[in-house]
Amino acid sequence: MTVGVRHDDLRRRNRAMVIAAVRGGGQPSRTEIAAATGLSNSTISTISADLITEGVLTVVPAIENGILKRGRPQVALGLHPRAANVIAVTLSLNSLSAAIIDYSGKVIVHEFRRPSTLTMSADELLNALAELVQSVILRMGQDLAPLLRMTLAIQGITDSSKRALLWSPITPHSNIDFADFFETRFRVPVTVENDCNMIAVALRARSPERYGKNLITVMLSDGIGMGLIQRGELFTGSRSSGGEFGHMIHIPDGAQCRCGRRGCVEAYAGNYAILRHARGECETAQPAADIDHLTMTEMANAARNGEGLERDAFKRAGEALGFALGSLFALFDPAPVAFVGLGTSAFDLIEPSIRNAIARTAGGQHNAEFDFAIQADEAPLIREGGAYQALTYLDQTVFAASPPLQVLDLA
Amino acid sequence: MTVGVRHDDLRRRNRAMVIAAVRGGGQPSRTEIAAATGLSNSTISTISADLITEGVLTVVPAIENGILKRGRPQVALGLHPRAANVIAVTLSLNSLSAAIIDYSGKVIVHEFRRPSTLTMSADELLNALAELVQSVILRMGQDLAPLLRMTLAIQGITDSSKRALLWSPITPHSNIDFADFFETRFRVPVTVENDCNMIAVALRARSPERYGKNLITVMLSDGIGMGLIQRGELFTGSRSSGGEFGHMIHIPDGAQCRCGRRGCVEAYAGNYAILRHARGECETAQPAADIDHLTMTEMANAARNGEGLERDAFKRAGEALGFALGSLFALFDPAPVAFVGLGTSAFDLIEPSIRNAIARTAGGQHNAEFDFAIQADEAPLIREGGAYQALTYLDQTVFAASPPLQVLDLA
DNA sequence: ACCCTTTTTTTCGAGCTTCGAAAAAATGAA
DNA sequence: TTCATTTTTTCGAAGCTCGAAAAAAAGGGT
Repeated sequence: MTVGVRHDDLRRRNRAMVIAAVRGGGQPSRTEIAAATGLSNSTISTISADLITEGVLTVVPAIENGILKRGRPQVALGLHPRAANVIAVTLSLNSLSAAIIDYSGKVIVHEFRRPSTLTMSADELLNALAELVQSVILRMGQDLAPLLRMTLAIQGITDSSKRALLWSPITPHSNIDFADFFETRFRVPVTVENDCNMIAVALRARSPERYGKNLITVMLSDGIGMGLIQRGELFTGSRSSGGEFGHMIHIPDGAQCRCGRRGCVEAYAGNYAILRHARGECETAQPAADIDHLTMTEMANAARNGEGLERDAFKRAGEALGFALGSLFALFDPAPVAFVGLGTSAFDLIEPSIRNAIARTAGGQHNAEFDFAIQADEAPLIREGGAYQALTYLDQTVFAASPPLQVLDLA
Repeated sequence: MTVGVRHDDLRRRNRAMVIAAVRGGGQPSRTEIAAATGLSNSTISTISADLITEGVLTVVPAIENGILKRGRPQVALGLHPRAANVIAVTLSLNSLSAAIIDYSGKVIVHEFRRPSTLTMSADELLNALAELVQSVILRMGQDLAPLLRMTLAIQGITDSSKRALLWSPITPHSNIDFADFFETRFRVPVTVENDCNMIAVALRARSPERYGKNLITVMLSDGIGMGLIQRGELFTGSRSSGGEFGHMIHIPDGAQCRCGRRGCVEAYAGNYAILRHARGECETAQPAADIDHLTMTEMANAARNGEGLERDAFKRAGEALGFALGSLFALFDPAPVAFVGLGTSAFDLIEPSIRNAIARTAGGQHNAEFDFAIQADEAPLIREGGAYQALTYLDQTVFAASPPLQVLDLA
């Protein structure tokens, strides 16, 4: 049972809507916010006056807009950059990064390291991250904005409370409670997010008109990750981060997957699977670990130049992705798909068989052409999505809540 | 952008919450409603007084409850049966039924027909339904409650606006705009719902503690249907009724499916697929239509008594269901599954291979034992779900809205 | 310069709504 | 019959949003 709407919730919700309208971009005027939210001008006026007083929003100085209309000019409102800072940490194979982002979304400090994540102990990994975070915090210096939230975007499966990493291909260790560690260390609320989910969040924020309602992001790499936006909401499983697209079954009892099971999509479309087939190895052969990008590039070039096993390997990868997407579309209805990750450098090789496979499924029946997008460099998207997740959380909770009345200091 | 919460929305939402608390069952007192909704006693008192005056709720006479406590006794509130009637129509292969249900959910009139739906024209089908509906309306007679809503629960795919049937196995005709037809004929708002979705709605209403958050219903019949409840909400696709579980791909380019494609789950687990394999036919053989239950029962008995092709056919059906459920679980996380329909009479034959297949998938990794339930007779569930859908729609829209002030007649 | 027009923003009182406290109601226990 | 207990209603206070009117801030025209 949802809880009833109390009177003070009303204000909180409407404040949240105003903040969301401003974060939505375009530095809207009060009138535009009123139109976007459906609230009256007078309400928006009251709320925005409060938010400006509290330092959440700020009046943006009039830019040199060529269009000079008659009448009182609109006053553009923006997010106050000093309202808060958040820290977005990303953790991928042999790559750590941390960035401090202000309330308006601008990156203030950004650093990264390239340690060998696979060979580190869990403690070493935690300490390396802590050192990196410490470093960016120091470089942030005496920024007057308080650090209010932190997200860790990780390639792997998180628990549903978004506090721990359950499993990840970047480290042999499992069940690492990152949130606990960082919260005690840095005294900041932390959530652990799946990297593909953050990419989906970032793409939705970038192109709400295209991806605002539905979006599937598919990460092509050693493993196959997925992020899913349905009806405007990030879809996560009820017990974990969900969306384990790479481990949907493509061929029952088929090729050996890294996860120990057989026939997963990843066992056909992951880098190691493509390599294994191209080299003519048995499909039950143990997957190779950590394939460098050069090998994949060479294989892609070989596939482009000849008819051999290489070309077939990419074709099979596309089929696995296509049939799985087709099954997904049968459940969710077709949605735009954004492919991300280094694996997209060979997208020309797999796209035809993806489309061909989808067309042979129920989900692909009605659409001649699907909306595919390519984004090779996923790192900025992951950071952006992590920051956005942290910032909108602040919007909806911390800043949407009316602050307690300030006691006037009359001394 | 969601629309802002206006002041009058507040009342509407809280009225909806009170009605929902009462429909939730248990004939709660005002105090219990306050506890369930989180609203104050005084608010509940005001709202429930209004709703009683309007004839939406009613005071339930004290039942002989043995527990006599000290203090003023609680007054139980219930839904006023005469607040409205709804009509729940169900449409399955060779079977039409219509029932009039009062606002409290009690069936008042119920009739059914057994025409041959496959050989009827679309007009004949519409007219047969109209005659049936007319008949129950006549039998309802001068019931003082107004008929405010109608649902058609149909085996098949509906459009996302829930007005038309896009495709169904029970009729060769497609794109039938049922809602339009019935709305002009009977002057009642109509929605067209998928039968499996209605089963899910009914089971959730019956066992909220078990199925309130997540539930998958799988209909075993000629085709394989699915209804999905995720986070308490009925899941439907964004363009259609969605959840075309039966047409997820089990084996790429595999057995011939009724839908014209190949390798769908249904092409292994549907009745025709089981029969085809048991008879040793080629799996690309054209599916047989409309297999009677006796044939399936005989085949199930043959499978129970021998090791032949029959047993293998059921085993393969279970594998298709299990792998597909495993893929589903990889996306959604494991959820309780309720199998419904006549096909469940052979559930003892397919269950082991379902469990075995799930255990070989990513979704089945963490759960040794899944929560399976069996419900052979789906017809009452479909009716119940359809009625519930109509009634809760009325709750949330018609009755939650504050009525215009009555002008007092002082003549 | 000056006034008019146009558009945006703020102000102000009215009307709802919810809430807490107190009162009223209804019953069992003594 | 009176007291204790629990539920329900009543009533005033406080908060929120809204519409209308006023104020503010520009350009346009003479």
